Amino acid sequence: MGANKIGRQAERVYLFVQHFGRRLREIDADLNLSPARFSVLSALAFHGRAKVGELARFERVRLPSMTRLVRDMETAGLVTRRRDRGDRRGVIVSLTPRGLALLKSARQRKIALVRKHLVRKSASRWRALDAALESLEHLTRGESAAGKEKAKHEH
Amino acid sequence: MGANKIGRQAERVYLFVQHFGRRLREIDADLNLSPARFSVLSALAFHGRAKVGELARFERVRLPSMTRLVRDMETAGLVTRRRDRGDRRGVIVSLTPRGLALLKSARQRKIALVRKHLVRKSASRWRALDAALESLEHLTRGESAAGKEKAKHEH
DNA sequence: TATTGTTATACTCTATAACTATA
DNA sequence: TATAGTTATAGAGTATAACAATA
Repeated sequence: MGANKIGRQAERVYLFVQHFGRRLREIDADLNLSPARFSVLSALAFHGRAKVGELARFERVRLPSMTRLVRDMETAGLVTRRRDRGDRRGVIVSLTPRGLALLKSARQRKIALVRKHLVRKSASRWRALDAALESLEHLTRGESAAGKEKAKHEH
Repeated sequence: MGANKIGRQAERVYLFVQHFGRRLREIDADLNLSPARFSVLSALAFHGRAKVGELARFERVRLPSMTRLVRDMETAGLVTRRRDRGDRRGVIVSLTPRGLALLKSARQRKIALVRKHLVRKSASRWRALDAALESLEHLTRGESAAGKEKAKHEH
């Protein structure tokens, strides 16, 4: 396999992700869901309730940033906060039904968008996509760019 | 093909894009390149020089937002601005060598990241990825979520 | 003392409204 | 008048520094 050919394929992959990622964020925006809030909702859906500090680590932002984000999301009715009884320094954040519903609605719209394009595909295209996803999904599992451990929980 | 099976595959696609998109933005962040600035640099590399209003339309932000973004990018040495001689109301924005170099450096890091994962793939995996990209790239060409025409120029 | 979270303050990117200059 | 852009101002999300409460 020529080195150039691999480079071109690599470029196609990242450009696709960049372009389609934009479309996905537009879906969130249509639901009045900012990237930051979407990400916190996803983290809570994946991990269950979490403390403010845990969310800050998952999302790789500083504690004061997460304090504010979570406070505003509480005001918007997307999450609740309560003191941790075990360690009373901690504050435990949970999804509200409304937060969960919003997240599900974003998820459904995204699935619908992709699905619309998949239904017409031939069986061979289908198998190819399956094999390709198998390969590509490894890209999301290695370490992150800066050696941090960015959450992989955006469900 | 079962409807459920299509739905699961659709979910894999959008989750991959969401997760890997995050990794790609971390690369930009490491280069001290915000998503907004990255996107303007990409637009300029793709379209050549552009007026402030054109950039605002490409990027789907309001004129005052683009005025400020471009002004700050000029301060940072990434772009230049000059009066349009033909229509003296207009302001033409161009990439500086430094802006172009920054964009190229982001591009190279992204290609390198994907490439690292592709070099070890078998020939059959390779063909599958090729076919899958062919299908998936159509996802970035349809209409945008809100029926606007978001730029597809992030090269 | 160390940890968890908040408050105070500032910077970036976004918006709307009001303004200037040019067509 | 209409268009291109800017300035003024405000809100969201990020950061650092200083503080409070608990372990």
